[in-house]
Amino acid sequence: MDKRGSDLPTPRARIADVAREAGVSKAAVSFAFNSPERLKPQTAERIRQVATTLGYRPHPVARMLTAGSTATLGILSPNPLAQAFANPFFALFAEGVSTVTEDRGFGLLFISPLHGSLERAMDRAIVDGVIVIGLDHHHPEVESIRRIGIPTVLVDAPAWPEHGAIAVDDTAGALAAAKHLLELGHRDLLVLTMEPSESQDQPDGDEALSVMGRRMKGYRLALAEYEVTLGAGGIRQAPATFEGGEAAFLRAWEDGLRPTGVLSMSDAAAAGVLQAARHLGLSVPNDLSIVGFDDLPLTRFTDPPLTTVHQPVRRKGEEAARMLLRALSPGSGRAGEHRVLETRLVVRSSTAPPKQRSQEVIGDG
Amino acid sequence: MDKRGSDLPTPRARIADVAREAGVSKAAVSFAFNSPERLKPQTAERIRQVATTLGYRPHPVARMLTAGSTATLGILSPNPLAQAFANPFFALFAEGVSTVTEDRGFGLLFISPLHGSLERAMDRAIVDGVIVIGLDHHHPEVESIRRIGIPTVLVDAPAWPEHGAIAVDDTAGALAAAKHLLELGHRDLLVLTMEPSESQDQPDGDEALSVMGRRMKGYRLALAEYEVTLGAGGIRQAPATFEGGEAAFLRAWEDGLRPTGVLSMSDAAAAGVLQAARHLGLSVPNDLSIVGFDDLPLTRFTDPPLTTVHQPVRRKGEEAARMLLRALSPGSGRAGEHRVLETRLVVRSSTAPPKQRSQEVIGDG
DNA sequence: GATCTTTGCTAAACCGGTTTGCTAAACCGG
DNA sequence: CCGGTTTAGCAAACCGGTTTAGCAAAGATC
Repeated sequence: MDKRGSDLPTPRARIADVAREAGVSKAAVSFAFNSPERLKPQTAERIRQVATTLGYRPHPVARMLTAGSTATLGILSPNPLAQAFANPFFALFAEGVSTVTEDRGFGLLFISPLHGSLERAMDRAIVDGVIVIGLDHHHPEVESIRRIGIPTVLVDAPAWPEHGAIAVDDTAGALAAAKHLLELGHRDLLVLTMEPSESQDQPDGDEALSVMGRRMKGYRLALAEYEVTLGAGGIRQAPATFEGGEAAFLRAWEDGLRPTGVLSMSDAAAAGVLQAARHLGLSVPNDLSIVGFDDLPLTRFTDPPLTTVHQPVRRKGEEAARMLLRALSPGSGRAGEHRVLETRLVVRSSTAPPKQRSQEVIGDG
Repeated sequence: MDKRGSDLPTPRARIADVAREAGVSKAAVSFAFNSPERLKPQTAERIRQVATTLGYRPHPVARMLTAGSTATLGILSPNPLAQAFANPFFALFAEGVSTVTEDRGFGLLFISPLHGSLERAMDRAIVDGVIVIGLDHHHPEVESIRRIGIPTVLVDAPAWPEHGAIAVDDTAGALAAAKHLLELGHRDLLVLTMEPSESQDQPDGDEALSVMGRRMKGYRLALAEYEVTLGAGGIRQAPATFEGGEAAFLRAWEDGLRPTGVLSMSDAAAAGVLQAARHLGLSVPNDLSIVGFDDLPLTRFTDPPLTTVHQPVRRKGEEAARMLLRALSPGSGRAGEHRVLETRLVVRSSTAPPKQRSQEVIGDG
């Protein structure tokens, strides 16, 4: 079999083909599409005719090369996309971003590490600007992103002066969540953090710089106010997924912990805890209270509906996109904008005062 | 104020700059990165040195122009992205796709109509191939997509000979769902379809060609077998979102319908019905049985856990991506592959035999 | 009817890289 | 010291468009 040219779909028509076929120059063809007024209407029409016949569509890459702009925004996730999409938070955020990109005629490219390297991924990415989400300051790739030299908006990340940034008041939200449990009378709490902890050893190091750090700070402030301390093992790491939360709580239970309240830094993990509780025969909120974080739509459907900290996820996406587009448009307000959106506690049915603890006894393993 | 050059971030270094600075030709710079063996090691090193100093990164668009490939796959949705992301199904599917694109070093671009035109969006899209999802045959843009002349894999859509396609056995799944309710004894059923109905008037027109058509066929087969008919208004349209399902069921209720069982074509809408039922004080499954479709992760967290038809959504995404990549790689198996994945009923707790109906009476409006 | 302007289109440069063909210098054996 | 092979690097063509500068013919002006 003849290897080449045989089964190639149809060697895409180029502008030169149209020009030849129509008996005009390449420039004329370009004009026919982009500035028809420079051509006799009749000529323009004929050229377009030929173009359609040949199925000609201007090569977008070539066009971009001269245009200098790509009309595409990137969403950069330092985690594999599959992992990112596993947390409904991400889709909700993307929903917000896409609302405005779509409206402005921009495409949306999802960028994640290529063979482990975010830098390499960025080098291949065809975008005018990028929204960075989920990047903690301790991430090794931070610097390379920073130096890419492309307009950037950071979400929930430490602000860099040269880039825009948008975040929510994590600490206030976490504070409200913890206070809520404490006010209800809970004293034995379990905290579920997200992701590979930045802070195995020094949990308080540079709090302000990571989402986890800021939320933990809120929890701690409340605990301090009520003079409550977290027992050993009272802080557990749970990936922000259903499975993550479920597994983390089960493990804590196996380790003998018997908290009456759980503070989860994500709704996804909180939903997992709900599942784990059902598994263990615990009634929520009678035996166990749970507070999540994010206020995802699914919190209204869980059993029971989840008490959680609301943050305007969708709006965060919208604002990030708008901010980035603003930074891209030449004249207008420069980069470096910073915004912090509010959070607030939403009390549903997964929290209640702790039961009179019948006994301190444990251990039926 | 000087208009140009004043506040431009930093005019990105081009290959010519590096060449000049290093005292070599553009070709040498290119070689230093792409085929260093053609240069004296020492020279290559020096060039790379200069490049780093200048912060040079080869312009991805220019590179693509010559390379001829973009290393990017597109996911095409005929609906606005915001709407697509509102159904967790979409994120799950994307999760599957991204697993393989990421592994193969491909980027992922989400394409949706630009100012209402899918064709225009496709014209701007920089991709090697595209996965089309959610496109029903009745969609006006079908033909333009078809003619784009770019490798394509169709998901859940009518198969075109020249393109790959992947689907699931919708009819069998729907059949099993309906049979389940009928076997439990239900006779008053409500069907929730998705999206703007293709078939307001002729619901059976070209069943095989759309997801809705195929699922409806399954429902009908079961109904026919049990000689049950759907009452007037027994088919309701509900967008595949939480709100969509909730609103649709409430409306049906207001219209005086009192089904004992609901067949929903999406889990998202089914979850909404759960919510509506709670609102109306109906106990699920005692007063109302519900069967969804998709088997999304959230079905395990709803109250009660949802009986639904499982389809391998994530795998569908993976297979679609793999199929597309296969069609892209030159030598190997050509386009036109077709696959159908299986579905199966998963019984959880949202279905039970109907209560002895106290009265046939209705209408408390 | 000669000059000026406008109209309609083309040739060539350009965007920023990659790749091919070629040459000059260094190296080699005899 | 000469012809043949390698090595190292350059100039130019190319990818597929857009855009600028400019030319020839037609129309306007007097």
